[in-house]
Amino acid sequence: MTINDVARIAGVSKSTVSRYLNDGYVSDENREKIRSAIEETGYQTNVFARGLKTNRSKLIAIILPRLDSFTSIQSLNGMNTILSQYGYQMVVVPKNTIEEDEITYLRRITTQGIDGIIVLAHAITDDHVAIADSSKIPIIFVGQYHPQAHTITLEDFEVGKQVAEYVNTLDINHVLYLSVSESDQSVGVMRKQGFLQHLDNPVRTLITGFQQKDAYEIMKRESETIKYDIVVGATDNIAIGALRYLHDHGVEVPKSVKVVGIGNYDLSHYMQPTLTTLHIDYQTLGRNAANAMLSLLEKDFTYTLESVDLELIKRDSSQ
Amino acid sequence: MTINDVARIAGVSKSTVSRYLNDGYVSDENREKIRSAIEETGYQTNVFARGLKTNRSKLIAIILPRLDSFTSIQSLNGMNTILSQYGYQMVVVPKNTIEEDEITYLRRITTQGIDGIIVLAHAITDDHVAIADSSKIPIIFVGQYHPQAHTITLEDFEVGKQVAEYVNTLDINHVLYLSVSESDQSVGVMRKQGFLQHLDNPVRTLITGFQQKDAYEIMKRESETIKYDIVVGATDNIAIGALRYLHDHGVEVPKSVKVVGIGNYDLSHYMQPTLTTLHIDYQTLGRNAANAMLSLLEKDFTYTLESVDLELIKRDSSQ
DNA sequence: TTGAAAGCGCTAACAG
DNA sequence: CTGTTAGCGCTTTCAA
Repeated sequence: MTINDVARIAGVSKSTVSRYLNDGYVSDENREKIRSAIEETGYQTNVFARGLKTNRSKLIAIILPRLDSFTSIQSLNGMNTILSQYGYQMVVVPKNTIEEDEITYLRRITTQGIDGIIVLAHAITDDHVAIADSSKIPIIFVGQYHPQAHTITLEDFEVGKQVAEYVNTLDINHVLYLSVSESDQSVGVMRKQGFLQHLDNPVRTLITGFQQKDAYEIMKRESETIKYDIVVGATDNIAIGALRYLHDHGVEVPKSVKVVGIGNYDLSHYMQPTLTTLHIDYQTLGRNAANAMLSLLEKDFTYTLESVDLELIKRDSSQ
Repeated sequence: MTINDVARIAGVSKSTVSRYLNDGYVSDENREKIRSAIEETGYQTNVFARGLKTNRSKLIAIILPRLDSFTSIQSLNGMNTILSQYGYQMVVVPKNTIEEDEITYLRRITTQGIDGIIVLAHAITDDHVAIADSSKIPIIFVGQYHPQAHTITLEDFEVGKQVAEYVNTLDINHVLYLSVSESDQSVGVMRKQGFLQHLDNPVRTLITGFQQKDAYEIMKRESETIKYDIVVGATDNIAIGALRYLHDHGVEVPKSVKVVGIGNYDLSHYMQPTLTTLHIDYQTLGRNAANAMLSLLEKDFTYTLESVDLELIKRDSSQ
C-alpha cells in the first residue's frame, strides 16, 4: 500500500494525498475521499521514503550512562511522557554498551536518521560542545550546565543549600560531606558549594564515586581519622554506601551518627534505618529536556521550563 | 556527502561503492580507493535511502509495561548487550505511555521502519498472535509461552519447584502463597503449579497484583482469617508488600512468620529483614530474546538458548 | 568485475 | 485548491 494506491482509490493525485497527510490545503470533498481511501487500505506512510525527503524520523536518541540507574530511568520516564505525545519515540542507548569512544559515537549518530539527541551527562567536554555545534540535529545535555550548549539542569546550588539548611536545624557538631569529582560541575561543584556555603557547622569533604561501593570504600579508608556526627552524601547512593559502612561497623544510626542523602531514590525508604533525603523530581527534569528538544524540532512549539520540585523527606536516619 | 561524492573521489561508479558497502565483489584496487575516499569524506550511508530499498533500519522496538520495573530493565540490559554488538539499537516503548490500544499500536509500528519487535508481556492474546502472524517483521514475546508465537520464557514451573523445595526444608506448617491472576500463564499458572505440586505442607493461595500495594492490600483484607507461618510471594514485589504489612502489624519476621520472594530484585537485600528469594537472571532472559530476534533477522546467525540461572538466596526473612 | 539505469515511496516546487 | 514533475540517496538488476 503506497500513497499511489490511496490516490488512485480516492481519485486524486498523490500530491493531494501527501498534502492531506501534511499541511492541509485540500478541499473538503477530496479530504473525505482520501480519508476513506486511507481507512479502506490501511495505508501507513513509509518512513524511509518520507525521511529521504524530509530527513525526519520522529526518533530521539537518549544517551545515558547505564540502564540500572534510578535517576536516569526517572528522567527517561519524564521525557517519554512528553515525546510520545508528539509522536516521537526514544532510541535508548546505554553508554556502557557502546564500544567506540563516546564522541565518535555521537558524531556518528548525528547522521543516522535521528531527529535529536539527549545526553544524560556527568560532564561536558570541549569535544561534546564541538559536536553539538557542528551537528545538523540538536543535541541537549541534561544534568550539566555549559554556556555554549543546550543544557537542562537542576538547580544544584539550591539543592545543596536546602540540605545545608536542614542540617543546620539538627543537633550535630561535625559534618562529613561525601562529594564527587569536580569534573562533574553540577554535583561535584555547584551542589557542594550550595551546601558548604550555607552550612553553619565545621565540615570535612571527601571525594568519592557515584556507586554505593565507592562511598563504602572511602568511609573504610578515611572515616576513622575524621571526627563527625553526621554524614551527608551528595547523592542517595553515596549516603547509602556510608550507611552500610556504619551499619557494618556497629555505628548506631541515627543515635551516634546521622545520615542524609540527596535525590530520594526508591531504595532510600527501604533502608534500615530509612534514609532522610532531599527529594528531587527527576521526571520533571526529563520533561524539561523533552520540551526543550521539541521546541527545537517543532515550529510554534512553546513551553515553559517547569521548576523541579525539591522537598526534604525526613526519615529515621537523621532523627 | 553522498555515495556519489565517494564514487567521484574514488573514480568509480556509485554501484561499485554500494557493492563495497554491502556484499563485496570489488577489485582490491578499487576497494582501497573507495576505502580511502570514505575515510577522507567521512561518508556515512543515509539510512533513509538505504531503507527505502532494503526496508531495514537496524532498529528493534522493545515494548515493556513500565520503565520503573526491575525485571524489565534487567531484561532490557541483557538485550542491549547482544543487539548493540550487531549494530542494532533499541526503540524503547513503555506501554503506560501508549495512548492507543496495544494491539492497534503493535499493528501500526509493524510498518514503521522497524526491523523487529520484542514484547515483554504478561499475557498473549489471540489478537497478539494474529498480529505476529500477519506482520512482515518478526515479533517475539518474552515471559509468556504460546505455541503459535515466537516466545522466550523462563522455566516457571522449575522456578516454583525450587522455591517449594526450599520451603520444604524449613520448620513451618502452614504456607500462604500469594500468586497473580491466571491470565498470566507463566507466573499465574506455571510458577504456581511448580510450587504447589512440590510443596509438602498445606497451603492457601491468594491472588493479587504485581505491585507491592496490591499484596499489602490482600494481606490486610484476607490474612487475618488464615493460618500461616510463612508467606511466599510469586515475585519479590509481592513478598515485599507482605513483609511491609507484617511489619506494620507488629508481626515478627522471621520469628513468627517467614517470608520468601521470587526474583531477587535489587530492593530485596535492602529490606529489613533482608528478603530470602530465588535469584532469576533476567539479563539472560533478555539476551535470549535478543539472540532469537537476531536469528530471525540475520542470515547465518546461530545461537544456543542460554539457560537462565536460578539460585536460592537465603537471607534473614526466612532464618 | 564494473557501470548505466531503473526505481524504492515520498515531498515540494511549480504551473495551472 | 490540484496535478505534474523532479528529485531525495541508495540498491539492484542487467549488459558489458
